[in-house]
Amino acid sequence: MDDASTPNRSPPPPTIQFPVNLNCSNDEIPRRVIGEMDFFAEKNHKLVDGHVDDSDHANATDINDSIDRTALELNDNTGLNLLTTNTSSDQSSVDDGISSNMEDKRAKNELAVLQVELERMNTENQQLREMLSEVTSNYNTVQKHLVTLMQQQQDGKPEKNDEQKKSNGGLIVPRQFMDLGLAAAAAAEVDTDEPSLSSTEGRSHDWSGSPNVEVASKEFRSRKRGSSEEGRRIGREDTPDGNKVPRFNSSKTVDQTEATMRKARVSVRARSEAPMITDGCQWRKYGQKMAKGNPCPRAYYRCTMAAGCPVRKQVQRCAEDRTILITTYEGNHNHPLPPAAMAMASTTSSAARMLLSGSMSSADGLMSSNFLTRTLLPCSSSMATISASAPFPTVTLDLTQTPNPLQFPRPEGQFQVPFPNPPPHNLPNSQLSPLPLLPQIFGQALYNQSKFSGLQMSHDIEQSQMSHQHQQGQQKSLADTVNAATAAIAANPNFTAALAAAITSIIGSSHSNNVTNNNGANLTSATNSNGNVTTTTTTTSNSNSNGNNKISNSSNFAAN
DNA sequence: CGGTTTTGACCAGCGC
DNA sequence: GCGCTGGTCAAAACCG
Repeated sequence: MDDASTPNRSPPPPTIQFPVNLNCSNDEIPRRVIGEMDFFAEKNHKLVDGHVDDSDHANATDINDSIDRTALELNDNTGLNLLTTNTSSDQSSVDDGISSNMEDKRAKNELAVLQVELERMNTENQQLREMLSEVTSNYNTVQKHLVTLMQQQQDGKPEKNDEQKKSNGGLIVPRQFMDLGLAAAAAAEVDTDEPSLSSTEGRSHDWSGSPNVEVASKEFRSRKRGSSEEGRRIGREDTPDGNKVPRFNSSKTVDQTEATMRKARVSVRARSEAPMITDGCQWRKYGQKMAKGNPCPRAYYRCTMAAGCPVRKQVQRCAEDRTILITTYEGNHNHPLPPAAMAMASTTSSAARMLLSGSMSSADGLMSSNFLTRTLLPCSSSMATISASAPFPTVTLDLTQTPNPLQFPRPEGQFQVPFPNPPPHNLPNSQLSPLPLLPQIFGQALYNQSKFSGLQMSHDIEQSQMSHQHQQGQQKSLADTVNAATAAIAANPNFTAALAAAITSIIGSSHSNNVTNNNGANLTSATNSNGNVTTTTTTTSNSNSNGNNKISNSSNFAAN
């Protein structure tokens, strides 16, 4: 029995826990968290040199810069001010004529310390307010831009459905793909509790590519077996509940959506000693098989967070390197997800959607792996690949080769990808968790790459005469691309932990009265014996629990 | 007791 | 047609 099949029996990996304390009343915790982590040693050097980036971009690097800067400055202030204020306190005590007994002195020292603390907090608060206002400003800019684009879209894009159908010889399947993508997008928005922009019509950019309809239809047809299985499964599991996520499509199309989206898979390769990647969802194992060519058994899980949730995943260790855990996700959740599960769910749904809607770019049935590579990971040449030659179209996010996210080029432009997430101050309480902010934070860092890919792909758009809906799907796929990239990067526990700590401090300062829903999750990063970053996390509520065998975990993917 | 895991059986598609 | 394979089912065992 391999550890892939016995998720709770392996010894827990060495972990470093980073408690997410969103309560700013105790500002010791977030600051200490930052101080303890050595992820940004280089940055500290940079800061010591006096260079602080005051870019307007609220990307991750900036936030970390600011946080580090804050921590650094505050530490400095602490030392200096203690002496100064202590002196003044001593003077006042002498002036009062009160004896210099130690307790009194100590009390006044504490008072002075508290005053310094207060001053520090004010300073920090001011900085965080500035950061928040920047984020808000950027969001408003994006919103305006979006409205402009929508108006432009509504002004002059004729319906091209019929034309497209003709050009495809009456083949409807490609349209189904796009409809499916949209429906799935809606489902994904439910998944992540993201406020939806999809209700607005006409979002469109010509920066994303058209799917290769030939490939898509071939894929669709060639999966007859899968379709029948899906139909069987869907009929068995999903129909009775009726809690599918029909949006702007008929139920029939929604079924097709399910079938197609279920066929698109997202495989996550992560180096982990743990038996399973913790992604914030609850899973129930329903089977195990020995797969051909791999001595490690493959375990099958289905999501048990809601009855009838079609999401499944397969967990298997890599045959070549058993420290690598391959988790393959399939389907979209049909229920709200806890914050801890949002990132991975967003990753999988986005990647699957992207796979189905926009990333097919070659006619031979193989999709360009460079698309994802360029789009998701400009620092890595091999982190994301797409395979359509596999039994199912699969996006593989290889997290075993962890690039340093901080090396991401700082975006030069001001424009940001219009993420569906509103800025933090607009978030309802349930969404005031750090990770849903990540897309916004990473958005700019990733935007240039995404735009590059999108522009390249836009050539296909002109040629394929995309329909109105089609273009919506494409644009969404772009945002999804970034979302997927975001989650993929967020899967780096070191970075996630650091970033979450930073964001937590921000949110804690700005929304200390509102933030209540961090699920008590602790961010946990782990490093294996090779020093490789793993995606292993533990949960504070059910850490390594065989308990009732609920595979419930807070993930460092989610980091919230 | 309820939920999960285990594990052999079953089913369907595919290739020869 | 047969065997292989992937995927799922479901009864029994297990666990807290």
